[in-house]
Amino acid sequence: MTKKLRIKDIAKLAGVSTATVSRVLNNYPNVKEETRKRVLEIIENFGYVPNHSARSLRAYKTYFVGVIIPHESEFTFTFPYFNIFMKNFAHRAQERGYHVIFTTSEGNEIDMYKNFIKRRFVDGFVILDVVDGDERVKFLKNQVFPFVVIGRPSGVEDYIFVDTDNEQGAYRAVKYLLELGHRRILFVNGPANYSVSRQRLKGYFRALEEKGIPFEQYLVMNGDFSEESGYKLTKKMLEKFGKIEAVFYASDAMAIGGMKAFEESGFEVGKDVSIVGFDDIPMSRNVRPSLSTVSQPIEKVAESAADLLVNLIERKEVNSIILPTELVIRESTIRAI
Amino acid sequence: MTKKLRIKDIAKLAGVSTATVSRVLNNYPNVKEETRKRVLEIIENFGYVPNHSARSLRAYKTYFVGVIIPHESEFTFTFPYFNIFMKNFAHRAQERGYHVIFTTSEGNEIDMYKNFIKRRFVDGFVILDVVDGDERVKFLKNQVFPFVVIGRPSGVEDYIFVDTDNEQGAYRAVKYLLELGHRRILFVNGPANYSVSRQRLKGYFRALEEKGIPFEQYLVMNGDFSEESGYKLTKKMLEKFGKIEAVFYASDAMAIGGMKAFEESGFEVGKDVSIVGFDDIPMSRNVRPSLSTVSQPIEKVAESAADLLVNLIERKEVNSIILPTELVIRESTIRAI
DNA sequence: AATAGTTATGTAATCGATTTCAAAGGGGGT
DNA sequence: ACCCCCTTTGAAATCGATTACATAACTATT
Repeated sequence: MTKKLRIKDIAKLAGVSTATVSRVLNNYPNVKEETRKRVLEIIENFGYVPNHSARSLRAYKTYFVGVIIPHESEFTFTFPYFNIFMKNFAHRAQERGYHVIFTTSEGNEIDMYKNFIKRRFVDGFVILDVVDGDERVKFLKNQVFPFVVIGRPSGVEDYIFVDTDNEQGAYRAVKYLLELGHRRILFVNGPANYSVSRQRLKGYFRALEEKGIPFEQYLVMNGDFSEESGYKLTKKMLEKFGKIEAVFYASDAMAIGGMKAFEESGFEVGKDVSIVGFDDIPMSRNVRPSLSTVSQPIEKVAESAADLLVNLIERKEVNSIILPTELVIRESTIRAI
Repeated sequence: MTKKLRIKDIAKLAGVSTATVSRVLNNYPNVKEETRKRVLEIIENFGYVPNHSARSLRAYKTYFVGVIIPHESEFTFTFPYFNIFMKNFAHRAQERGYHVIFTTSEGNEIDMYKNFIKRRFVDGFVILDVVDGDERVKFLKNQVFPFVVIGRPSGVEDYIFVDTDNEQGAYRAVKYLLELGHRRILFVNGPANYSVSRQRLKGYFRALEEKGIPFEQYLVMNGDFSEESGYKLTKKMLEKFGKIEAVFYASDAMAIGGMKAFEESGFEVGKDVSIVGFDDIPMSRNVRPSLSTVSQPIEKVAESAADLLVNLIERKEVNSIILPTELVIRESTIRAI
């Protein structure tokens, strides 16, 4: 039914040159209103849309942006909102005329980025799951290729990012535990080289400081955001300390792992011990007791990232964004006795 | 540092024509071994990769495949393995030389597909979250455009799909409940117009029939796979029946919603009542009691889908695939008293 | 040695848009 | 009527690959 139409065909039908049709397609101002109307009508009637490859080739623009994640990464767990992020990011990008190329990389990630750039697959990238001194950030910075970082790694400078206020989130969580009357608050943080870990540690520190409670290094440990690591570290702490008042976990997954450990040792979470997580994953509402946690506005993060990236590509003004987090109080926390 | 290289540059460096370089790039057999080697070496040394748009334009192939999901769809919940699917699908596709364009659609989905085809964005599609008589399937069938369906809708014919054995899965779950000694088994199915719902109903029916238990329409109801619908329908059933022996839910999410309802009404799941879910989402391991459920090999589904789609695009032989499910027994089921 | 048949390579056309450059058309000022 | 300037338009070059077609080089056959 639909024979493929070329710009030439539209030009002929409208009685103009291909140049004029192109000008109409790209909203150039220097086309007579009457001509524009006529061309648009033909385009509409015949349902013409320009061939994407031809356009990219000539205009040096692909209207694609890339999301590359390492295939091995247990991303799914360390960033459980991944699908919500993708959905909202893709949606906003699409509203702005861009589509998302999603892929996984194996082995040398940087090669993948190089390849994408050389082939001219995309006009820009989003970088997720970022660590301090991230190689990808350094590389793209060096290539002067547009990209937006989700998170705020140190060890690299001058990049555009979208982040949630991790410090503030941790601060609130710990402050809340202190207000409940707990004094010795353990902190199961994420990997030490993650920027989020550093930020959350800062928040933990600030809350303690504010209450005049001395910071003790041995109360802080590093997991990998996974449930298993939460379980293991909690087990270890229980062996070491015997009794525990309160724990702040840097992810809900770790907190849930911790709950299991407490349960196994005969402690009742939300009664004998208070725990707070981070992320507000759907599961946190469904565990028993339900988990008090720090909630992040993922949809907003995703949309902002798309907006910033497109602006960057189109050389508009851009400023990094830090979005607020929110403390959600559920059943896993209780006033100290 | 890296000046953009064109095929012309490589040709000049290797002392051959662009045609020969192209032949080497595309693994044509009719190139002298010696020449091939020389060209490959130059390509390697200079890190040349062909421009993607130029190649697509001329060769009429994009090496992209599309995944389009409705933005409104609570996909995340009805198909909780979405991220695992995406990861594995993208990975396998990439191994076969293809990349994934991911986007969401709003309003008229078919328009999105039309647009993608006309613009020549992609060489093929994966269709997820499919219903009986699915319009997308009909449309793509009609356009003779390559696509693979995840699931097995009726009301359309002759398409390539990857599916899990839903009937078998439901059959096993219900058979297991019967073996535990339960007689009146309620079934909270998915939406009636979903193909999976039909298949699972068949399995439910077959298990009852085998044991000579008459099928009762009023024991079957339709939710929408979401936790909330599981909760609501369970509440309703409790009002209607007072006491319930066993429930088979067509999704873990609904089962978890159901658990809440039982809990609220003072029934202990895994003691007073047996329930089985479907999907084996991560959460099913973490609820208390942990959920007995039917597990699906999502990674395999994703990989197979990628393989089939690429084969289809490359006009190799393809056959639809049905992958087996597995019953996972946990704590939410107990022998009838 | 002549002829036919392969194999290997090059020349030039082509894919379908955008963009450069030149020129036509139209209006206003003198 | 003439000149200038601005708006509008078209012809042709261009982006960087693939490919149809032509031809050169080499082998094998008689």
